[in-house]
Amino acid sequence: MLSERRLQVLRAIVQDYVGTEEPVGSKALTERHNLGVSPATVRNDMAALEEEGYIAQPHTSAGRIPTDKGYRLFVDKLAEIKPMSAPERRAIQNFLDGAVDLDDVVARTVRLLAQLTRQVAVVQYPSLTRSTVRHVELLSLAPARLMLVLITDTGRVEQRVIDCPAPFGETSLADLRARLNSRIAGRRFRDVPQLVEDLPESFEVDDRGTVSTVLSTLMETLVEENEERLVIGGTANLTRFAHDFPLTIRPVLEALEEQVVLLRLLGETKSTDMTVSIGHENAHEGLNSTSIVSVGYGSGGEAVAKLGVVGPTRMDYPGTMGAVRAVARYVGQILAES
Amino acid sequence: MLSERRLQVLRAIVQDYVGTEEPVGSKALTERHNLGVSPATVRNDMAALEEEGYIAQPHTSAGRIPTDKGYRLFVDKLAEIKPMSAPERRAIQNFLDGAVDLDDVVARTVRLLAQLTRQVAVVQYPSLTRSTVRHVELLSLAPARLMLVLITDTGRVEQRVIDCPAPFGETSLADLRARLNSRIAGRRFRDVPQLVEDLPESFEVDDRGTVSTVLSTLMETLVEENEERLVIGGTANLTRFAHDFPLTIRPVLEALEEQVVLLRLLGETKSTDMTVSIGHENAHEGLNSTSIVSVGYGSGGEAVAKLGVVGPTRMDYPGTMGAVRAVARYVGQILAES
DNA sequence: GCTTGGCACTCGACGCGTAAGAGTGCCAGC
DNA sequence: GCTGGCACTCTTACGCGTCGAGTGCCAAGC
Repeated sequence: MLSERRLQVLRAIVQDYVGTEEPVGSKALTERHNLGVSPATVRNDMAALEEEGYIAQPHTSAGRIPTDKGYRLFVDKLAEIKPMSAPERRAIQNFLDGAVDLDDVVARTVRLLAQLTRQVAVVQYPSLTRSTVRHVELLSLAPARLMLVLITDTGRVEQRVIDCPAPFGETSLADLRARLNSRIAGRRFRDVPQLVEDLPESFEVDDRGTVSTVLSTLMETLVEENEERLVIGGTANLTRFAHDFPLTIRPVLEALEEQVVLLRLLGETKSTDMTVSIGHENAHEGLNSTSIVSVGYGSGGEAVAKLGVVGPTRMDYPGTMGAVRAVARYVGQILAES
Repeated sequence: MLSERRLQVLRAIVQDYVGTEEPVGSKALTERHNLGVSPATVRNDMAALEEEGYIAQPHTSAGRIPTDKGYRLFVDKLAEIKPMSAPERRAIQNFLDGAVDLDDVVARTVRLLAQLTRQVAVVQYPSLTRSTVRHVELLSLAPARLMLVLITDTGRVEQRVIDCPAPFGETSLADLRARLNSRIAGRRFRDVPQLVEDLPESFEVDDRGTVSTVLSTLMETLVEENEERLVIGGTANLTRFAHDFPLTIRPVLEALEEQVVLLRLLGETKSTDMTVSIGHENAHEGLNSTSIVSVGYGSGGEAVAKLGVVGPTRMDYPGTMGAVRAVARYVGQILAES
């Protein structure tokens, strides 16, 4: 177990390193934080911290920098989430209140997060499986061609064109539309399959093929994978810390374009808790020198999707966590209102 | 006027510089291209080309590199668009054929363009004003709350929630829906305003307020500005040429996130012609060392939106132009089919 | 008059050795 | 257990000489 002072030394190292982006030495530490001890003592503590793997030196005679393990301890035990100031909160609310539709909410959120944290922001569209159906609309495009439109409680709209196995009359169409809505409107997506299971049977034999096709298209639309779109912003912020990582920026950009990778990272926990994933804790190799701060957000108490930021492991964790939490809360409010 | 050989020298300089990314000297030129003259002669030609502003040297005693003016001449007079090979064309078609909806088409297009050109790809969503209405749907969410869904011939769907000034009955709703569709289905967006101008008058006094609100929301939805969304991909390719421009990558990323800027750049010409904008020809300062190759695409003969790539001025123009043109053609086909 | 070979010159890239400086580890004393 | 002192290590910066690519110019040749 580390003594209280050694933890303070670790905290000071993290804070200074995040601020200066340079390895921090014992002398500088005692000057900038009044630890009440001399540099020599701090050196002893540093040696112990290094022994335990919390800090490391880039080369023999340089200052120390925190390791992933060091950041982990800092985040878990030493840091407190920094709340947003009142003006900041007002700015967030004002900015998000101007949104006109879901796309706009997401677009604004991503901009906001990127600006507040000065890092790369990632926002996942509200997931369908945890949402409810507001309405299903069926339109006839041609005798054997339909369009299915699905509207969710979060304001999202999905549409699919369906080629029917046989022509489908207007009366049958109206019938199907009405029955479908009466069964699933207001219900959760995940409950839909069993609610419509027996629907084809109640139609004329000629129409059953089309009804089945419509239903299976509907199911496909519900499948999470297709729906978990992401929006990314603030990639220009990557260049802020690229001067010592001119080579690191590429894998990060590549990873950011691999939506699958990001989704897995965001989706690891399904709760609303804030998650911080540091350096090598990220499964994806390209993100080994970045940290991801993410949190669930949603219109009720329940999370429907995640948002977060991707930045260097050397980031301002308290500030970033505060910004991410605040944005998630306000987005949740906006979604609940609309 | 420049002699034929001098133009050949310029062409050779552009080709070599694009290939090697290094200033090209007179000796190397005569070795790699059989110009039939000695290095000394080439030097004279180079001096003339430099005098005219087509090439420049980074410092005394280095090879020459093309200037923006040099690239301009190359693109206008010396280069021929390089057609895609048959296997490449097949690959493009296969890749795009797998798309399930408009979002998917756009997403795939952007990936494809980025891969083919190894540069940053930009694809604009089909613009509404040049599209036609396939269907308008009105749904009742609550007694005084409607949802308007607009479906375009390119498969795009837009929705808006409308708060009505007064409750609106189901019969009135069905009436409005039917009349609206009979008037504007199949018509161009730009013609819609005058087609529905007198619609409120034909409704009961109590309902007119709501009808007007619905119509004005519909108009808003048609306004181009809201609709010109862009999708960007392949930003990781920026790092390929960042080694000598570690400082240039940031303004480019910033410009790419400023959709307004990009839209203006793409939108300068409204035709289907291929446009190449080189270096300082770009109004936006951050893009002064990049070139933009763009072209209109659309489901018939008419362009409904643009797509293109952003890369260093030192790019393979013939190849890039070939890829952009080919992709635009195939996307147009896909849109026409669906 | 255009082309060519020769030649002196310029200037960045590279390698190397030195000096400076920051920071450490260890030890003896309090 | 803390502190000051000291020798040691290693990186970084700087200066300097060399090397080589490439140029511009000039006089000679076709």
